[in-house]
Amino acid sequence: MILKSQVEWALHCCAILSGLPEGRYLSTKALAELHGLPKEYLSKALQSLSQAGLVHTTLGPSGGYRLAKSATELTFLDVVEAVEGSGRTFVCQNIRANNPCRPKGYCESGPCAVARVMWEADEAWRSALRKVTFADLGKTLQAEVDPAIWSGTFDWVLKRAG
Amino acid sequence: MILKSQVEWALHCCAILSGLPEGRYLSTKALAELHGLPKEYLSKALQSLSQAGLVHTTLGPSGGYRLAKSATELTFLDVVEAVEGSGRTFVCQNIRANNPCRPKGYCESGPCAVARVMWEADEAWRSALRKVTFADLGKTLQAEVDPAIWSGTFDWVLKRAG
DNA sequence: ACAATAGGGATATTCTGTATCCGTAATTAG
DNA sequence: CTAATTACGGATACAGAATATCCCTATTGT
Repeated sequence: MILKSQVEWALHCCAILSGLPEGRYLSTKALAELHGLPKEYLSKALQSLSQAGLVHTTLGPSGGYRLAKSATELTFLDVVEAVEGSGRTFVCQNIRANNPCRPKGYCESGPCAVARVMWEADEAWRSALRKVTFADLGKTLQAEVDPAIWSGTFDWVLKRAG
Repeated sequence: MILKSQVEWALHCCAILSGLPEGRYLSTKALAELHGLPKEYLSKALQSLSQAGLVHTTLGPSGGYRLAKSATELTFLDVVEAVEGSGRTFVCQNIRANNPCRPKGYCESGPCAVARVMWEADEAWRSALRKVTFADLGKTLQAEVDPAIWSGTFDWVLKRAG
């Protein structure tokens, strides 16, 4: 069970977008170059963000993406679920119903106890992702990324942002 | 990102094995019939448990599986990791290193901040699974499963346990 | 008018999960 | 001793998902 690489891409892209000045947009092309990713395929990940309403887009030259809400409101969970889907990682096939000792047509009272444990763990995972915003990430990055690279990247991005 | 169905199978099988009297073994065939699963493929999941040292096996007629340790010591995480692997669900491709603004051969100080957040969530998931043992599950099941089915299943299993 | 953009559809490729089959070694029941 | 039963591992086949590319369309800024 491994998350798609698109999740990583989308997270890094949102990290960049969260640093954009108000009202500016950054294109797929720029984001792909900055991260060394295949432009066409990265585009699919960004479209997922768009469909989830996490980013706003404009067409034409100088078009691209910006965050649809403040970085303080955008969480890791938002992005992960936009790309990976919001379904549970554990799917209960209800195999207890195959027990030959059960009367036919017997109706289960509630969800399987095994599934409930797995779903609680799932919720713990989601809860951890929900606690971290891109404002938090921005602070962390600013504190630990080499200042020369940080400002160099910022300039690079601004030069390409419409 | 969905867990293999083998995880569900292995969990249910361990639930049954945890109810076996000391020293008795239950075969793949019995476990497959009880859960309505393909015997040959379920066998692969059980082999994973065996390789991880979670269960003990014997060959020959009346052979099969039993837990290698007490149900109070066997956790959900043990079983999930035995089947699914113990690797992280988020793999960091370190795409920050592709940043064209970085000097060539620049060496990163530590793990990527994005990855760290994802790994913390991963650990929250594992931590939740580590907290639940098969003794816990047994209590829950005994409390909520229809008593007639419960004892019927117990008899069914004992009749086939070597 | 032209160029650049997001978006979506179609397609190909690779990898993983699912499933089955068979051979081997070990062990027990008769 | 013989035959049946078991775990185990390897080989293979199949389906679906992830990865990746290509092309067409509509929109928008210069």
